[in-house]
Amino acid sequence: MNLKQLSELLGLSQTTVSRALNGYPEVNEATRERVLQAVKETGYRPNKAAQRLATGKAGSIGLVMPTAPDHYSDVHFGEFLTGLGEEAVRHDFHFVIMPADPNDEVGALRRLAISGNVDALFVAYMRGHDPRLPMLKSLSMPFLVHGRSFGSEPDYPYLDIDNEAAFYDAARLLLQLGHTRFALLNGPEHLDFAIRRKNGLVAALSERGLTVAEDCMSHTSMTDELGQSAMERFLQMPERPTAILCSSTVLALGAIRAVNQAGLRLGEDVSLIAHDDVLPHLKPENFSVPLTTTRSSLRAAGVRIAQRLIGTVKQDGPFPEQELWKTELIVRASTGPAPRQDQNLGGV
Amino acid sequence: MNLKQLSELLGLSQTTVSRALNGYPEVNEATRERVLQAVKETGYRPNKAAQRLATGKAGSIGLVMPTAPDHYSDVHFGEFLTGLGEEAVRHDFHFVIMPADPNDEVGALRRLAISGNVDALFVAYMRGHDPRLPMLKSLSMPFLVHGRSFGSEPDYPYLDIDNEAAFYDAARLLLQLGHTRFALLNGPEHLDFAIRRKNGLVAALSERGLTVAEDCMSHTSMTDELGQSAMERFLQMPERPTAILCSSTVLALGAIRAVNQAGLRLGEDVSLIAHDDVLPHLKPENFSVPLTTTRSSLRAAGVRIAQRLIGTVKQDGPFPEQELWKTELIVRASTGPAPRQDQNLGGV
DNA sequence: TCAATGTTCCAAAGCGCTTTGACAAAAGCA
DNA sequence: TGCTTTTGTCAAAGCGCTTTGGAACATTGA
Repeated sequence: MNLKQLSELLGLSQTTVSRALNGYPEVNEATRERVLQAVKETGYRPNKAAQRLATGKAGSIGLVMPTAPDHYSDVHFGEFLTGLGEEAVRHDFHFVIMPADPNDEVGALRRLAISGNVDALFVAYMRGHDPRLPMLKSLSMPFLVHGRSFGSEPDYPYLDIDNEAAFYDAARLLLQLGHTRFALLNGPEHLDFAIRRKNGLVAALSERGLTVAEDCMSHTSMTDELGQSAMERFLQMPERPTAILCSSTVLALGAIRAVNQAGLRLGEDVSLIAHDDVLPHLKPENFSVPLTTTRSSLRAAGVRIAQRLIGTVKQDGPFPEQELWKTELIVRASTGPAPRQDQNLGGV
Repeated sequence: MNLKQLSELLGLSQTTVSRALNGYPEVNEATRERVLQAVKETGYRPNKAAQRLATGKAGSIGLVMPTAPDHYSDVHFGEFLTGLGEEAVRHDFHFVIMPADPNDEVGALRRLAISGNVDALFVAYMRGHDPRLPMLKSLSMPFLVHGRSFGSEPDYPYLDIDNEAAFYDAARLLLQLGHTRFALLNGPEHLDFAIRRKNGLVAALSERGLTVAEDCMSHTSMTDELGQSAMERFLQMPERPTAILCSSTVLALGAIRAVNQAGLRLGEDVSLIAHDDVLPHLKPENFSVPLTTTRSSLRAAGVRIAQRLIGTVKQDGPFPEQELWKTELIVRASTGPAPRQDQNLGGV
């Protein structure tokens, strides 16, 4: 069934049917109803290729997927993608992926752009001075980055959360509670969000003349096992930290296991604040000791990014070029006053 | 630059240029050269949408990506995807992904099929009695599955490795070396490959009247941390196993850490055979004690699957409907004769 | 009543490619 | 030489949609 057949069936012209379908105003409501009804009955679906040829829009956004360990290989990316997908389905958009060696991300991105299969590009997992940025700017194709690239001129469209402020605020809270020995369970060192979160922590501490010891910062992929082993290391230190900042509830999950196994009490012997991406299977309020968190929904970010990208393609705009979302600092039971000095020094 | 302009530039008809480009025989070699040269100079690229409309082929294969923890979230999938991608790029094909809640994989697959954006579908991570199968068969769109679905009629196109034979053979080798106490570090229980590998092990053992204790089988995602913790559990058992079968070199990595930490020697106190997917960053020959493995390249499987899928779309066929690749059993130093009874029983 | 303004619909012209059917020119054959 | 094949090329007809530029009709205001 194609447009022509459908229009003949209805005794209308293709123009009218097309307009009825695409929500143009110059068609009688009654006529539109008839058309919609016929579509339902016949199961008509417009031919994508024809639509694309006629409009010049493919209805798709492209992304390159580095096929390496550590990359896109975690729950967080899945959660983000879910948001992206939700919104895309709503607008009948789709995603084109280009699997690529992480050493050739730039090339893959370029190939994706010139392939003619996508209307816009999406990139994530930004690093400092990210080389993809200059390339994207040289392309004449809309793009949007999730996150930012530390050290690059911020003249590109992005959506990010204020990671620095999040961890700055979290650290301030712990400082106010009297903590002085901090540790950081962070994501991979080269990633922008990890850089900024560390900076936030460092900035808050330096206002009090404090620092984080180098061996009190762990940079790993964000799995609970790695959170656990890093935390175990921290807890074995002679002057073990009492305040832990954690880049993900997933890391926190492992970290708390380590705390428990060491016979310590969360929120008393050790205070912990985790960043909460609002992963549905890992709610901070459901931890046995509910977690104090900096919160920002990853899925919501996915939805918003899809919105902006799709809007740009459809020229629904205008959208703000750059968005920096504030995180919420939500206090629960995992943070408490710093333990008295003499208690901290004890082992298990 | 489009075909019309290019052909005018060359003083040829669109027909001839099109044919020159698409490798049709009825065009003079000299003419073809001229055309190719002009393409190089002008940077002409055929419009995908137009090609698609004219041919009815989108040049794309679709896959749904469940956005849940544990799923597609490991190195193995990345490696496979790399192979798929390599071949796709070679044929100028692309992938369309549909991120989906794992509870709605079937729906997502259907939506992908009727979206009109793909020519063929690919599915992986098959489970027993997989509900996607009947749905795929009801569609009139080519598809190919990686793996099989235990318990389903094997009347669908697939490419799989003979997981059962692999672990059967591996177990036989260990039996011949005198081992009697086996353990299995397997992938997620519901996945087809895990089912079959377990069956292979069980079959080999039962020929000798042996079994694997329920608590000597671990079913987890395939990360090294989980391999380590499972192995630690095994090693603490009063009658600890001396023969370990391992579904991935990634799991083995952790398992061996546990062996070392227990002060045991791999290949002497404990023998281990892992399945080797030929992950480039994890070569069994580079382990401090080189690993005996059952080997089959995941990337090669990706390439082959892309070949078949693309070939089917282009009607290059015929391809075999079903392929079952044998794995290679490669003996290295991680396997040795079973230790004498009295030695096994000792602790660290 | 009549011109002016909406409202609702249509015919036809693309979008840029592939492919069919025809046709000269060149080559093979007797 | 005249005849059939083969070779190399072309014009034109789609593929199925969107969109432009009217046109017919109904409605309004004076």
